[in-house]
Amino acid sequence: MWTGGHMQSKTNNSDRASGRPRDISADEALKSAALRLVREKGYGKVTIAAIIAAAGVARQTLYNRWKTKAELVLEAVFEEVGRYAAAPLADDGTRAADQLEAFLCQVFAHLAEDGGTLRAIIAAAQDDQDFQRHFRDRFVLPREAMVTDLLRRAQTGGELDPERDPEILSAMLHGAFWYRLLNGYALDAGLARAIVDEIFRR
Amino acid sequence: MWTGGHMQSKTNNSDRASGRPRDISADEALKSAALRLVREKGYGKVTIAAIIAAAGVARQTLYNRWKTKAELVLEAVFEEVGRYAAAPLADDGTRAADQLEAFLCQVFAHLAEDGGTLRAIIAAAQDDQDFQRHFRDRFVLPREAMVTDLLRRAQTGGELDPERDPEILSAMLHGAFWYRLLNGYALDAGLARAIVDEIFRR
DNA sequence: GCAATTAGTAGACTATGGTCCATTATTCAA
DNA sequence: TTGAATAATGGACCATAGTCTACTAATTGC
Repeated sequence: MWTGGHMQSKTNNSDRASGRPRDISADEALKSAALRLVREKGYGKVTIAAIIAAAGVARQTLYNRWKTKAELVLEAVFEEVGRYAAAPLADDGTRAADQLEAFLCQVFAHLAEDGGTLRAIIAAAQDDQDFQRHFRDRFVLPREAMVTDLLRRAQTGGELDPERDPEILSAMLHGAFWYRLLNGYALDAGLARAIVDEIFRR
Repeated sequence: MWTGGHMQSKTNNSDRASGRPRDISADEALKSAALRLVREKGYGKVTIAAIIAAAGVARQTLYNRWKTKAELVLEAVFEEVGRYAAAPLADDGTRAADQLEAFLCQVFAHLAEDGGTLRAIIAAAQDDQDFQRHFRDRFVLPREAMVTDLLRRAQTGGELDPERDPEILSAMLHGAFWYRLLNGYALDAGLARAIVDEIFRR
C-alpha cells in the first residue's frame, strides 16, 4: 500500500540531539480536520484558516509539516484511501479481464467519494513541479504499474496478445478515466466494462 | 474551426440603443498581451496586473470582457492555436491510421509550445464549473468528435473492426496524452505511433 | 444641449495561500 | 542550572485574483 507519508519533514526527528519535539497529535488533528472539511465542503472551499481552526493549532504548525495545502490534503485523503487499490492485483485464478474490470469498478467507487479531491490535487500539481513529482511517484505511478503488471501477466497467461504494449494500454486505460473525470463526467461500471472490453476484446 | 469567441459578453453590443461602445482595440490588446506573456513566463507567473499594464487598460476593462484570467487566456491562446486540428480530418484517400498518427503528431507539436498553458487551463477548469463546461464544449469535445468520426469512417471503410467502440477508443486516445501531459511527460512522435498502433493493431 | 445608458479609469477593498517574526515552551547535553 | 536547539503560537505581512466604487468619457434619442 502506497500511502506516501511525509515527503518533506524538515528534520527527521530521529537522530536529533535536542530541541522541542514535534507534537505528534497535531499531525493527526490536521489530517483529520482536513479530511473532514474537504469531504464536507470540497477542496476549493476549505481554507487554511478553517483547517487550523478545526485542528486547534497555529498556522505555522501546519507549514512545519506540509509545504502546501495540496500536500496536506494529499496525505490526509489518500492515506485513508490509499487502501483503495491497495492489494497489488495478485495473480489468483481469475481471468485478467475480470480482475481488471473489478479493479476499475473499485477505483470508480472510491472516486465517487473522493474524485473531486483528486481533481483538485491534479490541478494543484499543474503549477508546482515538486508536488507533481511527489504525487506522480507516490500515487500515480504505483497504480499505473499495477495495471501494467496485470496486463503483462495476462500476456504470459495467453489472455492478451503478446504483440500488444502493456505500458501504452495502461496509459490509455488510466488516461481514459482521468480524461472523463477531469472533464466532469461521472465514472460508472459501464465505463469500466467498456474500457476493459476494448483492451481485451473479449 | 472552433475558436470559441466570447462566451459571456454581457451586452451583446448588437441591438443596443445607447451607451458608450466597447473599445474593440482593448480586446486585441488584452489577448495579445496575455498570449505573449503566458508564452514568455508561463501561466502561473503572469499576473492580471502585468496583463493590463501591457495592454494599457484598466483592470475592470478586462473583467468587462472575461470572467477570469483562465477565460482570457483560453481565448487568447486557443484562438491562435485553435487552428491546430482545425481541418476536421476530412475523408481523403489516406489510410485512417496514418491520418490519425499525423493528426496526433501535429497536436503534440503544438503542445510543445502551448502544453504548459493547456495544463494550466485544465487545472483552472477543476475548480470552476462554468469554465469547465466552456472549455469542454468549445475545445475538448470538438476535438474528441473529430477522432471519433475518423474512427467511424475507418470502420465503414473496413480499416477498423466494426465491433470496436469509437467513443471509448477516442476517450482512451485523448486520455492517454492528457494523462502523460498532466503527469509531466513530453509528448513525442513515438507516443503518437504507439497509441495509433494499439488502436489499429496494424 | 440634455438625459439616459454604457464603457473606461484609478484605486480601494476583500479573500486567501503562504512567509516571516517575536515570544514562549520543551527537550537534550554539559 | 544553563545554553543550544527546535517547536508552537499569534499575528503581522505579502502577493494576487477578483469585486466594488466614484468619476469621467462616449454614444443615442429627444
